Amino acid sequence: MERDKNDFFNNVYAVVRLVPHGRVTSYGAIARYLGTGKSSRMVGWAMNQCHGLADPVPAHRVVNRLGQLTGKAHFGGGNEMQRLLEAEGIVVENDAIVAFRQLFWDPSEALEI
DNA sequence: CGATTGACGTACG
DNA sequence: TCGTACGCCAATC
Repeated sequence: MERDKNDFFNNVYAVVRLVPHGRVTSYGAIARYLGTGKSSRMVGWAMNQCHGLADPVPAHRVVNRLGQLTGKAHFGGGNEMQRLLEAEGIVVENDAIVAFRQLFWDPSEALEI
């Protein structure tokens, strides 16, 4: 099969959309699940392009491994990302997700590899 | 066309 | 334990 890098981006969007409501995941988790491992940066790059997609990608559910809303600046420059997370019942404090480890959703685990 | 940046993560000192 | 360096790959300057 031809796994183009374009598919990688598409795969990232697919995984992010699979994130359950009220759950969050990390860039590295997705990258690892896709097999890219260290290419976690590309996941963030994919999120950057997700704004132009017709279907809304819950990028607000994707944070870094520390649970910090590192990409909140790309949600309109406001606290929109935090607001979206709180709307799902996720407690966000100081631009960081509380009990992140508890809310963490690992695709490798959820999809059972 | 070459150098730099970027929504990260891991490795090494 | 904390701090710094590197890798990754694509897009932008």
